[in-house]
Amino acid sequence: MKLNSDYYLNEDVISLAKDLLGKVLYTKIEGEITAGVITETEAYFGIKDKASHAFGSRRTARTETMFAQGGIAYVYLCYGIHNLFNVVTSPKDNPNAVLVRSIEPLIGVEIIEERRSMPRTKVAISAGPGSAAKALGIDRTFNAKDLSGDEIWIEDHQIYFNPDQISISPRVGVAYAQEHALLPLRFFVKGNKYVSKPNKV
DNA sequence: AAACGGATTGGCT
DNA sequence: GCCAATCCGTTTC
Repeated sequence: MKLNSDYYLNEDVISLAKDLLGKVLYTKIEGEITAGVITETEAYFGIKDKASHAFGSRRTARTETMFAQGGIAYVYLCYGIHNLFNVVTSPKDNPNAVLVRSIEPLIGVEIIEERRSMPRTKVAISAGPGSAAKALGIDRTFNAKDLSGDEIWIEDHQIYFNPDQISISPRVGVAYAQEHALLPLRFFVKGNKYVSKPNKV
């Protein structure tokens, strides 16, 4: 069930971003397990991607996580408040990553409701990257954690989608990325409620 | 030691 | 659907 560590070494981050739709993201925090089905992702293709923190091989204390071997978490703070969770992919020194933008709550829904201070009936409980991370209790302490450990991991529950069940659009919030701003690198499950607001197509 | 700016959210109309 | 708060970590001086 848990994804093999080789899974994350695939250098085709775009295929991986699509393939992660339907996979189940788990966290275990102080003995409490919560999980959700990934319903929305974005691909960031490393040093040539103007929207990536690793653009131009930019190595800083923060971006170093992305240069590590695939199969760990990259969690960073956005707008001073939101923790955004990414899956680091590809071999060492190829800083590709997949941003998990939305999940559908699956396990430990009561705990998720408590973390988000809202009932499961509101889709905002786990739609959008900041909300999805918060729903699973992911904060910066998860940065660089191994996805094959027992604190955060991803499982295959045999939920698969055909190409016609996946919608594709430009990435959200990367207008500054010039010619890369409009690339079709955002993927989400067609018709699923748990998808972030912007450009819902 | 200080300025910068953002891979957003949610509240309000 | 639109708009504006937020705010601290990151980077640079």
